[in-house]
Amino acid sequence: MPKLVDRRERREAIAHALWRVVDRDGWSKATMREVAQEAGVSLGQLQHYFSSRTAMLTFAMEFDAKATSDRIAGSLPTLGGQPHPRQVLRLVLAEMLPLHPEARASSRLNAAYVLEALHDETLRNQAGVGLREGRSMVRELLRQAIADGRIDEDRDLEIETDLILSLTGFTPLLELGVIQPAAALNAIDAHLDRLFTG
Amino acid sequence: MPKLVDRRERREAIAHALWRVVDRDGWSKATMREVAQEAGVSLGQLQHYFSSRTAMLTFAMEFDAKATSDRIAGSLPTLGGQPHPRQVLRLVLAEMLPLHPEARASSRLNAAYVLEALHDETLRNQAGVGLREGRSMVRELLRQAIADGRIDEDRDLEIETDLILSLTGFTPLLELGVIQPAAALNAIDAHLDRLFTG
DNA sequence: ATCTTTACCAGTCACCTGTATTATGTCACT
DNA sequence: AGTGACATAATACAGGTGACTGGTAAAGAT
Repeated sequence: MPKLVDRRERREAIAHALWRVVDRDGWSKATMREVAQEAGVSLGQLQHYFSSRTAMLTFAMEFDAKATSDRIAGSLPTLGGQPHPRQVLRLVLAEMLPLHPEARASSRLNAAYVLEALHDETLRNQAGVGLREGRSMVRELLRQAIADGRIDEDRDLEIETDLILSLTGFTPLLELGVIQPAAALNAIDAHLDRLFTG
Repeated sequence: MPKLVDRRERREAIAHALWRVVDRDGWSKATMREVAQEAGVSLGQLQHYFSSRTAMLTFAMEFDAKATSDRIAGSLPTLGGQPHPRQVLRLVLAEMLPLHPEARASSRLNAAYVLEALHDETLRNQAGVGLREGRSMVRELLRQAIADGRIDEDRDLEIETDLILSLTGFTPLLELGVIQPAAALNAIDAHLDRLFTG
């Protein structure tokens, strides 16, 4: 065979190209040919690594989820050794909102994916699992903070979890320029200030 | 000419068909042919009323915006003569979240439209204006409530406005079944309870 | 040296898209 | 009666889509 190639690496390069196309031109422009061109490969080569468009999209979403969690994990050390959960939540939210180029691309990819998932059983389950995992993490963080007395213990865990997640609702406002990034962060800070005691 | 026809009525019937197709099958399936079939008209007839796909989409969005505000206006009397702004906000939010079939269809149409608008200057402006109007209404409601002493006067008007709007972030959680409608309403109530005094 | 597997590519297929064109009614008005 | 604006339909067109084909080349295994 030819110079044996790292399939995983190739696939990730293509997924990254898809990520760029969706960010720049939108989900509907993310065709096999367009992605192939963006990745600098031929259509045939792309099809060699992804047997169908759905397979490519599925892989790209996993790749994107990993990239986002890596970004968060990479920024966590910024907060020091034993970071306050308030700062952790602020960081997570800042990475989920379109506040900088990489987060924006992830946000757009996710939004398009969710929309597509609404009318496709398989995708819906996959997207649902991802969101559920995210919610569980936030919930666990809040549960611990309550146990540690950093949040008033008569706050309802489920409700507070959901309210944190709802802050991602700033996305369309930010994308359309209705509010500025600073305003979103101010609102997030205000909410977190009221949530945590002291 | 033939039986002279109410053009506005025809266009609204088509817009309503588009609305149904997007709700059921997704934005990408909302092609001219599909919408025509759903509306029970021929492709040629659809083209007679909308000279281009963009024109159809633009009209459909205006139609949808009006339908949503009509729904809200229609439910307002439920709250009695001088409704508490807390109840008004609750009602508005309930109509913007996918909590019942009509609101769900509107929500899906809006989401798809925003996504499309990100990469189209004209649409982006149009969508931005709509969102800005919505924000202004919420802001005015809160401003009045502060003036009336129903909200603590040291709350920041802009921040509270944005936090209310962010509650629409429940949409993807609801659509993918991560949370139940009751949970979303509980969270909304908790937020509003803390916002309003007494 | 031959075989088998992997990598890649140009071309083709059937299908679907928005739009444009053409034809044929239908009715009001002069 | 006929003329002209409107309503509706059927069809054609050019472009783009995902998927598939056969073929060529490279390199490890036998």
